[in-house]
Amino acid sequence: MANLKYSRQRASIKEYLAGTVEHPTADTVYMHVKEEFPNISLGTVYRNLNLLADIGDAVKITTPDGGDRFDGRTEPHYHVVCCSCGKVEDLEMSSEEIASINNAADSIFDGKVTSHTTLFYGTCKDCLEKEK
Amino acid sequence: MANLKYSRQRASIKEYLAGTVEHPTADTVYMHVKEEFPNISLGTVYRNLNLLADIGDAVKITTPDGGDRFDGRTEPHYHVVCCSCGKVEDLEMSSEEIASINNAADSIFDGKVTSHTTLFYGTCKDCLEKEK
DNA sequence: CTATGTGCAAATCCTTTGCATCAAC
DNA sequence: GTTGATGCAAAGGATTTGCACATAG
Repeated sequence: MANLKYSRQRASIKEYLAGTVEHPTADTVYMHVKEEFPNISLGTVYRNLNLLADIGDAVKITTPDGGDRFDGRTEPHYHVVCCSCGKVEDLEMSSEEIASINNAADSIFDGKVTSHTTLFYGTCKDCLEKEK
Repeated sequence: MANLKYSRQRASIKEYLAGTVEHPTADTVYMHVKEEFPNISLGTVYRNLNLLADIGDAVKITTPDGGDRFDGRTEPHYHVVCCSCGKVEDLEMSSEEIASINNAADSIFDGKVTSHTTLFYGTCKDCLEKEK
């Protein structure tokens, strides 16, 4: 288990994640944090995003297309990817419901199920309106 | 919409997918199909796997680590990734239950939800026994 | 004959890593 | 002063793509 040492860069990344409802890619995080730390490198952003995800201060969302996305909200929750614009939004499903899906899976599976990730696909409100 | 033309290579890929319960990576598919077509290229395997996924004759399983995996079973179903050995197994959850999760999400989301993918994490039977 | 598929290799995208230097403790 | 963090650039792995040739229809 590694000993953590404070770093301004990591603090800034964490703060940015906490203050956005977007679900930015590593590159997007990089561009934003760069405003405060012009010399920060993409490698540092990746290292910190992975570190934050490892210690539970962020969530990595694996998506089929393009790069992974990161989320500062750490309680279990779901996401919807808009198939038209690619935006990722939170889906407010109750934690009870999420837990019950885990339990259902565990009771069916011949082994142990401890967690799951779900990614919904659809169309966001904005894109639905544009289609009209 | 492109016109499909028969190809022995594609048929072989499809046949291999249909006959295995593994959830092979593109590379694994490549190595197997290579036994029948020693000159087949990885590019062709990728092109066909994506094509099969597009027309609904295969499913691409996006995983957080390593490459994506492919599945010849096309009815909606879930998967469990073993955190110890990395194996991917089917989870026999009923299609009603899967559909109800979709509906639940659609009723909550401010937009339209049409489908979802879920990946469960846990430990498979074999690895559970080894731990003892 | 024409359109699609193939094999090959190069290119691309995203992410990780090695290393010298810098900052935290 | 020791250890972890950074910046840079190079390496890495998975996947896609451009192109000339082969093959299905």
